[in-house]
Amino acid sequence: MAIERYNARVAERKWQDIWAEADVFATKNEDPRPKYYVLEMFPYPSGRIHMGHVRNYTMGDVVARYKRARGFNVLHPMGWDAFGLPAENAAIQNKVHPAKWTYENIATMRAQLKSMGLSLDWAREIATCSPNYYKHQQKMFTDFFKKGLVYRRKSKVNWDPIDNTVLANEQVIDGRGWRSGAIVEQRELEQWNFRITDYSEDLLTSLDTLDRWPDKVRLMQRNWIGRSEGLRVRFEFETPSPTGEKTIEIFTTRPDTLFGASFLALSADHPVAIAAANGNPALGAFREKCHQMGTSAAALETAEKEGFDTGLTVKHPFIAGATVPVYVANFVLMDYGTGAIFGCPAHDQRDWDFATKYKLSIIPVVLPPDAAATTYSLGTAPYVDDGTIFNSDFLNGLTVDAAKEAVAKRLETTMVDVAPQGARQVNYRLRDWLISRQRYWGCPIPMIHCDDCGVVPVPADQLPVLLPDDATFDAPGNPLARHPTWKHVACPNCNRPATRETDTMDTFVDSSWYFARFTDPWNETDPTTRSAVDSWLPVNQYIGGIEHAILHLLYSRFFARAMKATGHAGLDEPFAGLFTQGMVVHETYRDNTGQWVTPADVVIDEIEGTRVARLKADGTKIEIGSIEKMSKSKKNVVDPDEIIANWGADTARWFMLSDSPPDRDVIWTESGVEGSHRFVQRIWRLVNEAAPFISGISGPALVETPTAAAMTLRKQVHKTLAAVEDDIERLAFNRAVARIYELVNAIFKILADADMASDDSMPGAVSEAFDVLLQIIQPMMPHLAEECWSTLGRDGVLATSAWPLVDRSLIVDDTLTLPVQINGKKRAELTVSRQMSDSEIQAAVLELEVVKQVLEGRPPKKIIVVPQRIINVVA
RNA sequence: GCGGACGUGGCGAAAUCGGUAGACGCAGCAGACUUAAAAUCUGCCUCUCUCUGGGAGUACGGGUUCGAGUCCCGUCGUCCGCACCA
Repeated sequence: MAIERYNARVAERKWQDIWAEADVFATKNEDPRPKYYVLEMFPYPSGRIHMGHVRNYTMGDVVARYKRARGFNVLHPMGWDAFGLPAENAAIQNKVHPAKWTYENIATMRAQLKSMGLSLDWAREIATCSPNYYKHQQKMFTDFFKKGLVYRRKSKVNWDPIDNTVLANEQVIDGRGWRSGAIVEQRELEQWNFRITDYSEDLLTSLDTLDRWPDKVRLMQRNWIGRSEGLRVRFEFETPSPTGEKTIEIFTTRPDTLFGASFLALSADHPVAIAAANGNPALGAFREKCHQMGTSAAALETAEKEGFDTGLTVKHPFIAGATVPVYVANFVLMDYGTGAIFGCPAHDQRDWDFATKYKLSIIPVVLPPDAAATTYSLGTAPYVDDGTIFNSDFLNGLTVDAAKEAVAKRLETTMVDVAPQGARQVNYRLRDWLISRQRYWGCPIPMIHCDDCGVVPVPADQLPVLLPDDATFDAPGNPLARHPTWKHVACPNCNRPATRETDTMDTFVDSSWYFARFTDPWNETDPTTRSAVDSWLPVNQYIGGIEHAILHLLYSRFFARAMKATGHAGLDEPFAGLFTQGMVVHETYRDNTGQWVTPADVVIDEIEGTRVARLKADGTKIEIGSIEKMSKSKKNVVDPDEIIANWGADTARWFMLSDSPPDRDVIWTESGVEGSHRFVQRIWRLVNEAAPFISGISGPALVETPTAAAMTLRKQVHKTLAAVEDDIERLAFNRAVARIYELVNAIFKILADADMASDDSMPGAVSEAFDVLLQIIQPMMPHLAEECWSTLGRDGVLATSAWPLVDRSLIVDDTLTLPVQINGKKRAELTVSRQMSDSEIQAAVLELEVVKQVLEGRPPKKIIVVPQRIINVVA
């Protein structure tokens, strides 16, 4: 009787309905079992899910289903990162309200995710654009404000003078606004900031505790925070000071090279530079030039180092009578250190470039280890490595480190104008987090500007500050700022007319605490419920893209600390385990006019070993290009909906887990999908073939003396089970997949070879094999597993059934086949019993024909027996 | 420029500790079944030689070791992050 092919479309819908009806993935906070929180980075509702989502959410779902089977109370929620610019762009282009656009996208994408059969607790779904979510965010903002974690400050922004709007760095292309094409200006605006730098040191040192994070991500964060230890040094003016201050303070990490100082360089925004420009039009013009310089990476890279001699001079701290000229330089940043540096051209590339250009002296003070002080001279480059200090008075002979210490000690105790001349300082590259956005579709910053009371937070009982529904998007600028009535409000303090803050928050704020909200999204009065948030967090396993390695993860770590400081949560680190998955990539195709062609329109043949692509429609030859990240611009995208409709969700899920290690990119190929689908059908066929023999049996139902064939199968089943457990625990899904293929191949062989009717130990063993197989594929291909489970007449749904137990006695073998090497090359194999001693094994090895031949009667120099592994005879 | 990761068949890869290199999948080749195709099944599938056997082989060149894909040094290449942070 022919077995009908597995109909994924029908079966998947059926099981999704059954799970939904029984509400099997709902999670209760009161459940007493041990908790496990698995979370994938929530999506931006762009319109449709893409293959990257399929991969990300498949991985998370495998973990969730596996942990559930292992007896954990699993929290596996989903939500929407729903504020952001694309919704506003859609409003401008298509005249559709951002809310309507966003919620329609959410509806589409929710249905797509449901078609994947993910084991999500949809009751906890949140959208960050919902007032139910952002009112809590506003509450926390005001709490942060009261704790001093929020402040306002003038900051430089990219300003588009045509659209009258602030642009994100990504919206500035070649120095011009992406929409208007206007040359972007740097403007100073009052902007809201989170004081993330309060936690610089903690965010840095706590990275060491995150041992279940990829080293790569931790390193990236470490570099981003950028701690450096140095010395602030005050140089006394020799010329009159333009500001009245008696000194200029610089920051350096190389105080050991002070004797090589040949200039000071100030930022264009340094107070001394500003003051000196008064009455010095040329310097004023130079400052102006510095301001016009773009902030983009490209602009910085090409910009040449330039300076302007202010004519001012300062005294060298150690060399009596020596003076140092003061420049303003375009490469010195005002917001790092003190906005001023000293230059030692002999030992720093940048200072070297500057000194060469302006013909300043270059005095070497660090001697390389193998150089002689009397003959040493620099070549055409600075010497930046370690060495011994010379040309430096009291530092001569010291190492670089010792000299740093000596300089610090001396300057700390030298008084200049009632303060020490030097002070040790730790600096961080990390800046405070600027969250102001002059946008409509974001969380309104809940502050009110009152002429009399200043900036006042909106009282808790007046939250949320709702976005107005009737904003207009047909003019440039911030819709909130130009709304006729929205911003006008009474001051909460004095009740006089005041105005609302019209900035909204960076959408990274929304995603910095959503994982906490999931723990009790039903709390109407507070952002979090302490009992829930403290027991669920930290997230046991967080899974997402490497592109969030720095910002999202760092901001979330900051938020956890800020929420702790304001009593909204009780822990520092939000994510105990982090996994960054690779991208989904695909070949690219182009027609003879150079236009990109989408994979769905292409057929591939192999002609004499060469792959040839043709247009499906008319057979036109298509050029096969490089493999790249799926992107709309290159059209190398595959639509998850089509894949699921054609092959089923299980096939797509299985493919995503196969072959490539999850942290690497996976190449999506049509033939690979076909292979995955073949496997789905193969399991279905096997189950149906075996069903008549085993459907009544539950468990191994062993006879007293099972046959060798039955025992071999049972051993393989339990070895596979143990290996798959291990693989899933370490998210090595590709290895688990390979083990499962092996098991299915073995079952296939047994069904073909064994005589089920006459070997009465076989039905039990085969039955057990299928039970285990279906349980271990359940996290990966849940619908197929359920359908097979029910075909075999098993009780209940697999989604809620317990993981099978490994029988440890079955995973150790009584006999082992060990490779035998002679002088490190494999020459034979030797089958020994597990109990055999080393000396017995050695004796057996010497009896082997090949070994005798090589030794020719002589005794071996050595025999190395590595237990359970290998034998090496050294002849 | 600085920092980091990686380099294994035609392709994706596997090889927890230094112990049989290439499991598993994809592609390909040959065959069976079929009127035929699809599906399915069987076998082959690193290179090479004087082929019932041997030799070489994990980017390249050295080293440590009884034994190296794995450890160390150097070279080349690819990818990623940061990029005037003093």
